[in-house]
Amino acid sequence: MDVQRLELLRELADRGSVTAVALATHRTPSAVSQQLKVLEREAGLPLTQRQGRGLVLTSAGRALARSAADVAVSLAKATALWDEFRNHASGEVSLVTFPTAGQMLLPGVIKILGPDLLLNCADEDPELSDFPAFTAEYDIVLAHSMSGQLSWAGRGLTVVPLMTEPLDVGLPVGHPLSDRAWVGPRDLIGETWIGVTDGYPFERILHAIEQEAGARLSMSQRFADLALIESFVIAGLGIALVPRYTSGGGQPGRLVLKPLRGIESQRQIVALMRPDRAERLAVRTVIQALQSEAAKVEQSHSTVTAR
Amino acid sequence: MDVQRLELLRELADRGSVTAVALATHRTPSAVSQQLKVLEREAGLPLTQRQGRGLVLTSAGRALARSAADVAVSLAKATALWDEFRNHASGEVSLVTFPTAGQMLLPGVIKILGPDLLLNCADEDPELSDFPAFTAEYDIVLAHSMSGQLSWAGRGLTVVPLMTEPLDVGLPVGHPLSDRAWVGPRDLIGETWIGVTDGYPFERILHAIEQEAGARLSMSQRFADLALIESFVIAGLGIALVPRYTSGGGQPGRLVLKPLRGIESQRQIVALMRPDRAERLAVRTVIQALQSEAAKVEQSHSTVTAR
DNA sequence: TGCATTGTGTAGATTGTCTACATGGACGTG
DNA sequence: CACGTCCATGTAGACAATCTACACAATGCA
Repeated sequence: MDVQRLELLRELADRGSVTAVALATHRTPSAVSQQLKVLEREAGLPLTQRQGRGLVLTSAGRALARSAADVAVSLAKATALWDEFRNHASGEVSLVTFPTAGQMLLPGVIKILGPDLLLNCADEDPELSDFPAFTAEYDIVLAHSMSGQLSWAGRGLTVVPLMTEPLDVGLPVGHPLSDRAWVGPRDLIGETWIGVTDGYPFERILHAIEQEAGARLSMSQRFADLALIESFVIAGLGIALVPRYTSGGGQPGRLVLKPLRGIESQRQIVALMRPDRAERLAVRTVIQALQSEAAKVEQSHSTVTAR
Repeated sequence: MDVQRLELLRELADRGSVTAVALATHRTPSAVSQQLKVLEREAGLPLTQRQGRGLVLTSAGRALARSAADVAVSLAKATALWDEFRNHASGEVSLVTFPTAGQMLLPGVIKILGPDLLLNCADEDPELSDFPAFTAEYDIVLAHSMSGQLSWAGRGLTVVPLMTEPLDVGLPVGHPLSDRAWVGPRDLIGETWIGVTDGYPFERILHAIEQEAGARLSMSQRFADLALIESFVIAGLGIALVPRYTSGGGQPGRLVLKPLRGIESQRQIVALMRPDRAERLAVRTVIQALQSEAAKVEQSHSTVTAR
């Protein structure tokens, strides 16, 4: 019945513990517990269940939480509407990004938005690409996935595609392959590779190369940080798969990029949001800025390669 | 921001005055006024405007009220969901009907529903067919309209069609036309008519008859109550247009019905609801009962005429 | 000019929600 | 196996929000 309480249930579904909900909503755990108790009494059936020292939702609880999300969406639409009437996007917007996307998009976005809209950015290196979990904490989550791989569909999150970035093969200057216009899977066998940490999405493409070429790649190192990988490549210690638009930032001209043919080699960069937050006017404004900046980046590179 | 306040604004849009809202929500007008004031302060722009001694919404106010309706709908969906979990349609349902529909459908509906679901019925003779106004007061409004005439579309109301009832020409026993299988517009010229009160929907069909036959009908009396009209017809004082399924209730066999050909002569019987109320499980249950009872009535008459 | 009606202020009561603190169970560890 | 930690949940009181009761101003109607 009461929206505040429903919202609390929804937060519990998202965050998994009463204390986390309390922390997120600036309340004491006791207050949260009491409100959930009231909700349960009103509902007339158990919504939560103790499990160990924690608390999990019953199936009824999950169902209610899901419809609570719908309520939150329509409520956010209402406040967005009146923000539009005032021409004033209220509140601040928080955003997490993985490093390369931030480096590529955020400076331009901040310039587009101007000083009126406060955008709080953070970067986070998602070890196991658990991007969706961040949507509880941040309004917008910049995430990347391989094309066709919808790893975060069906969780009830809003997904806005921003751009697709090709993944090229990065070579040191003077490498035997560096005078080629492009390279294929078979060209890459026998090379020493600088790989990414296990579980990173690039790995799928490396596997695809092995599959296509019918041989294993020799992986000398595994790093998570892209700048580190590049410095190894530049130093001649191996070659690596690198995103086209964000490579060679530190030492321009010392890293050679070659398109990879014969394999779908690109990543999707998307914005992930909880649906209610996606309705906020301020959030929508930031998303629009992200989209136009992404288009700008894609365009500027396509004209470069067209030369 | 606050749902309660939004709901108040929505009620104001529906009912048009603070006192009416106060009455409907079991509050004092002062409380309503204060809450609206708070909402306006939060919104940052005027939502209402004085007009005479009353209050009207500004365009911003209307827009907010409309999105408040969406919030109410999703909230109603949530409570309906948990009603389904408990298998218990909560609350009572109120219903208004015009007399003939009530006589035709309600006894059967009450039987279908059984004693668990409280259905509060009332009848109301809608002088100028202002059915939509009743949706503020009642959960379900049974209304009728001529076919094709969507007099209550676009007001944001939920409309559920229940049945279409043919309108026949009612004759006294022994009338010259009473041995015909059907009658056409031209047969009806020169007869004395018992008409309906001005503004009633049947009137359109009488006009259509005049148009088709190219002559005016002589209208000796004008009544609102159908039973009264019928008694006049039976007494041989004239003929009249009467709904097929609900005629001759009082004096069976003394009223002869003839289908009217050459003119679309039927009325739609529909249920009107505010969209949020339409979501309630209890309301949906009643609607289903109405639909099945309406189908039953239609079916039983079609087999009779097939004999 | 009364008189009813409409919306709105003010003061105080009432209700509901939150915090602070204490309790009890579940888990891991020395 | 006792110990500390973590988590959810009770209890009592503080606090905030909302409502009622009443008074008042403005408008429209007889």
